[in-house]
Amino acid sequence: MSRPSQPKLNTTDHNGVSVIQSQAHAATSSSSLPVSVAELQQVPQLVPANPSPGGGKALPPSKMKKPPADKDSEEYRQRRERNNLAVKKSRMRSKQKALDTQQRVNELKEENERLEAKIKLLSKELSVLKDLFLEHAHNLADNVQPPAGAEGSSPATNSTSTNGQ
Amino acid sequence: MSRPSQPKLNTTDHNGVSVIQSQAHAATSSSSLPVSVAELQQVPQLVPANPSPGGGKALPPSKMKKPPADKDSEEYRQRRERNNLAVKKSRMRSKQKALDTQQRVNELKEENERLEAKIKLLSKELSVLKDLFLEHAHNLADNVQPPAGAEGSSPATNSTSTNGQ
DNA sequence: TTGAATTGCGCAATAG
DNA sequence: CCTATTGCGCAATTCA
Repeated sequence: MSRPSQPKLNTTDHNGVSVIQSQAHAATSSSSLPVSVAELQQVPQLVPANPSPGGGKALPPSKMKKPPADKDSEEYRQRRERNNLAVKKSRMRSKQKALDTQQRVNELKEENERLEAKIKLLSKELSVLKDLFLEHAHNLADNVQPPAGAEGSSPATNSTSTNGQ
Repeated sequence: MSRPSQPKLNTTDHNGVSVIQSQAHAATSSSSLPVSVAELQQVPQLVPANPSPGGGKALPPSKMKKPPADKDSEEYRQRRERNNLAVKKSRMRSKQKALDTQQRVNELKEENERLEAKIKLLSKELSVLKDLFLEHAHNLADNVQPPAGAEGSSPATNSTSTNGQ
C-alpha cells in the first residue's frame, strides 16, 4: 500500500551507476555469442544451505533477499529484456485506455445532446397539447356551446410552464 | 507463454553508457573542494568556424550540433535536474488529466441517466394527454352530449402509441 | 539560440 | 518464479 520507498533524495537515487556495455547490434555477422563471460559469479549466499533438514520437505520461509543484481549475468540480461517488454506493453495499454476514455467522453457528449434535443421536442409537444386542453376546458366551463364550430375565442392562452427541472 | 522474442533491437539504444558519479554532497573525504574539478574539458568543435560568409547577416543554417554531453559538467547536471523536474511536472499533469477525463465520463453518464429519466416522464405525460384528448374528440364526434356531466362512457380506451424515435 | 514540455526507453522496486 | 505497474532518470524532439 502506498509508497513507503520515497527517498526524497534528488539526483541519482537508486540508479547510481548504470553502465551498459554498448553491444552495437550492427555487425550481426558471425560472432554469435556476444556476451557470456563471467557466469560463475557466485553471490554470497545469505543462507548457508537448505538441504532438507530432518524430514526432507517444505522450504517455505526461504527469506532469501536479493543478491543485488549480477550485472553482466546472462540471466540478468534476460530478465531485463522481459521486463522491458512488459513495460512497453503495459504502457501501450495504458495509453490506449486513455484514448478510449477520451472517446467515451465524446460519445457521451453526443448522446447527451441528442437526449436534450429530444427533451426539448417532447416539452414542446406537451405544452401544445396542454394549451389545447385548457382551451377546451374553458369552453366547457363557460358552457359556451356554439352551434357549429367557433374557434379563436380565447384571448389569453395560458401557457403552462413546462416542468422546471 | 508466447515469447515473440525480440529480433535484435535489444537494449542499449542511445543509452550506451550511463555512468553517474555519486557526488555525495556529504564531504566524504578531506578535499573540501566542492565541485569544480575538470572544467576545462573542451569539446571538439564539429564546425570549424562560421565567419558569416558573404554578408554580415543571416545565420539560418547554423548546423551547430550539441557537444555530446559533458558528463560531469556543472551545467550539465543543472540542465538534467531542470529537465527531471519538467518531466515530473509533465507526467503529473498528464496523470491528472487522465483522472479528470475519467471523472468526466462518470459525470456524463450520470447526466445521461437523468436525461433519459426525464424523457421517460415526458413521454408518459404526453401519452396520457393524448389519450385524454382522443377520448374527448370521440365524445364530441359521437355527438354524445350528456345533459349534465356524465363520463365513463368509453368502453375501449384507445391507447396511443408513444412516439418511438 | 535557449529553455520548458513531451515522449520513448530502460532500470529497479513492488504489486499481483 | 513470472508478469504487470509504477516512479524515476536520461536523452532526443517538439514547442514557444
